[in-house]
Amino acid sequence: MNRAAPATAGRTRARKGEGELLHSEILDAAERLLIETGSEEAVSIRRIAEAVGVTPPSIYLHFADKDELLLAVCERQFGELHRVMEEAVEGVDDPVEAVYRRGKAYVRFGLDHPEQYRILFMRAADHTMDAPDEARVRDASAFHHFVDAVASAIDSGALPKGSDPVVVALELWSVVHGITSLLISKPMFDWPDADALTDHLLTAACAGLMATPPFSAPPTRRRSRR
Amino acid sequence: MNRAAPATAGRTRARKGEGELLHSEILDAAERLLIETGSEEAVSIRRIAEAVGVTPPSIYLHFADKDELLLAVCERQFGELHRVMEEAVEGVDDPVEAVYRRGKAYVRFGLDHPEQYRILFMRAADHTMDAPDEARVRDASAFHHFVDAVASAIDSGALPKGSDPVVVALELWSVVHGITSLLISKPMFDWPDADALTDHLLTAACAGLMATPPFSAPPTRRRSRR
DNA sequence: CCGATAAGTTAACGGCGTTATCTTCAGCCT
DNA sequence: AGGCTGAAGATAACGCCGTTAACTTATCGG
Repeated sequence: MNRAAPATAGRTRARKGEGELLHSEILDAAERLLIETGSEEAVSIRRIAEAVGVTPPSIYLHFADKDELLLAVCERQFGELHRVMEEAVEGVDDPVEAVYRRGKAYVRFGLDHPEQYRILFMRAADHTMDAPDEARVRDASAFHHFVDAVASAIDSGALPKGSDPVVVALELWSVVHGITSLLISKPMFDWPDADALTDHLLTAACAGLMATPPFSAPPTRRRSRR
Repeated sequence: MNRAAPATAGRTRARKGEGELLHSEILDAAERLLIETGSEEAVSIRRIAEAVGVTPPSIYLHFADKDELLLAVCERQFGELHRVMEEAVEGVDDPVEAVYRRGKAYVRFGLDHPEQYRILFMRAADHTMDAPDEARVRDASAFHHFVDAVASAIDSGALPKGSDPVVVALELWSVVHGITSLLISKPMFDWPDADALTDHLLTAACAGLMATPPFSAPPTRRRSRR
């Protein structure tokens, strides 16, 4: 509200020491707009610029385009999701309980920040594909933590010994992601309590995996995708 | 390509008998654009109008706005999904096998039509909330079929007797939806074969549900959402 | 002191969804 | 037959969007 006042022309800020300041200010504004409006479309470059107190083209001095900006917001949210999940397992020794807690924290995060969750996990593949590898690494790293947790659970005997932790992690992730995603996008049904539902499903999933021969990819072609 | 030529002004078609013709032509074009470009943003009113050979405002004689148009496309896709699922269980007597087939058909549909799937299941709640009830009814009806299938499986003893078919259906739906959604939006990981994965997960889920006491909502408040 | 560079600015382009207004014709009523 | 009505188009325009080009100015290294 204060900047961009001079009207004469040229600059207002950046006494050269500020450097990357605007960069994070833009991210803040974008994130705030996203949360306040709850809609990705409402987060426009022009609105963000206005919120920061700067003209739209200035944004492009810090981000290549809108996609990169939103991706950067995603990264932040990803960090936050990672944080709440780690926080949820703090001081928890039982590896199975840890997996449960992670799952519930994940679902809760999704329900608390639906729009961010949508951006994180419901975006077109293209957007994440040709983006800088950072995003993928970030994803992979968060996922890796979960794989570790699953591996511990396997070691503890709560999940079948012979199974591939990566596959099991993918499957459990599918389960939590499925609930989260449906709860977010289909509030029309009379969903039971999310936490209890997650608990029940994870319990069932773990029990089911125990009672089922470990997954092995069929001999013919892996990666069928199209 | 042929219409809109007269340049003089006024009309070109609609000799009064054609009535709802343009309506479905628009839907066809929208659907085609969606499939060809594989991106919701690329499907603009103006492009659709051009494809049909008509000016943009004409679209609004048949649809209130772009959302309603896309929703109508969704309805069609929903019908298609419903069709492939029914087709998948044709002649299948074993209720458990029927549930599996439905699940696999669902996942395959999602992978074959990712953009449509995204619109169907990854849209904001708002869009489906204030839309005409049709969409919800349609959703509910497709879901109802699945609930019936689950109920049969419960009757057959493949799923625990005391359990609520609706809850079980929701849970199984979560599972398939989770895989589908992750496979679509996170192709970065080395996913195993989708069909085999679905099979394994559904098997595990059913086995798990059998080995777990049926879900019962906690006594305190149902519908926690936020 | 003087260029170079960084970080803003203004102006503009093309595309979008949408609306207001006008035109033309098919079909009905008399 | 002749005129009215309403449906189904067209044209022109508004305001928003992402993005780019060209300009301006302050800061700093030499």
